[in-house]
Amino acid sequence: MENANKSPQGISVPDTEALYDLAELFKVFGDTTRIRIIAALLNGEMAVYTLSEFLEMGQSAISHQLRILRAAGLVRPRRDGRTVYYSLDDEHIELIYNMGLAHINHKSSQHHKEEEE
Amino acid sequence: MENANKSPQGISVPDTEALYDLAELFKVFGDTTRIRIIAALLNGEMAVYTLSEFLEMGQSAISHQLRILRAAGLVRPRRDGRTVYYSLDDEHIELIYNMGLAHINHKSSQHHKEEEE
DNA sequence: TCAATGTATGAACAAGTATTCATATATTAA
DNA sequence: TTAATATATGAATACTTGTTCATACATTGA
Repeated sequence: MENANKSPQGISVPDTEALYDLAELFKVFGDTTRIRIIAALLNGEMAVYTLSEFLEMGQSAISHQLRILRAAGLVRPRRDGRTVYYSLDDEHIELIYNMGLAHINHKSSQHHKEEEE
Repeated sequence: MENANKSPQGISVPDTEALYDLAELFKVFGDTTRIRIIAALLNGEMAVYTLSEFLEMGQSAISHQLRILRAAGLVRPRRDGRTVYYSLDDEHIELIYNMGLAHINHKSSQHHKEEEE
C-alpha cells in the first residue's frame, strides 16, 4: 500500500493525513440531505430549485449543501441562463454509494435472519 | 432497484428511510478516530488498550468510539479474560474503505495534473 | 475477599454543523 | 435601467457530537 506506515507492532495503516482526508470524504456522504442530493443526481443533472422541490426543502438549505458537495469535488455546476444545473463529478461516487447500499441491505437481511432463529 | 420511488418527474431514488440509514452508515466512517480504528483493525483484531496506545488517545475515547462502531455492526468484541479484542465484523467495510481511498488518490492526482497545466 | 487491571459508561463541556432568515449576486426580459 | 427570477451566502440559532473526567463494571490473581 502506498504512503503506509508500519508501527513497531507491525500494524500497517495509511498515514494519518490520508485517513483524515478519508474521514472528510465520508463526512460529506454522512448527511441525509447530501446523500439524497447524490441519489437524485444519479438520475442526471438537476437544477437547484428542482432539487429543493424534489427534496421538499428550502432553496437556501440545498444551496448550502451543494456548496459542501462542490468543495468536496463531488458535484459540478453548469450554468444556463439564470439556472444552475448540478451533476455528479466523479465516477467513484456511484461505487461508494452502491457499496453502502449493499451493506445496508446485507445488514437488514442479516437482521431478519437473526430474528427468525 | 429495490424499494425505489419514482417521482412524477421520473426521478428514481431509494426510499428516504433507506437513504437515512445510508447517511448513518457513512456518518460512522466520517470521523477521524473511527476511520483510524477501522484502518488499524484491517490488520486483524486488537485490544482496546493497544488501540488507544497505537492511536495515542485516551482509553475512554476509544471505548466510546468502539461503542458507536459496535452499534453500527462494523466491529465485534471478543473477550479473553480482562481483555476485549475488537475485529471488523463485515466484509463490506474494507470495500467501502478502499473505494474511499481510491477516490482520495484519484482526486489528489487530478489536482496535481491541474496544477501542472 | 481484596487489590489490581482492562474496559465501559454517564455527565459536562467545547466544538462543529444544518437549517432558516434576510439579503446579495447574477442573469434575463421588458 | 428596472423588475423579475434563480442561486449564493453571511449571521444566528438549535442541535449534534467527540473528548475528558470520574467512576462503575468485569475479570483475574493473591
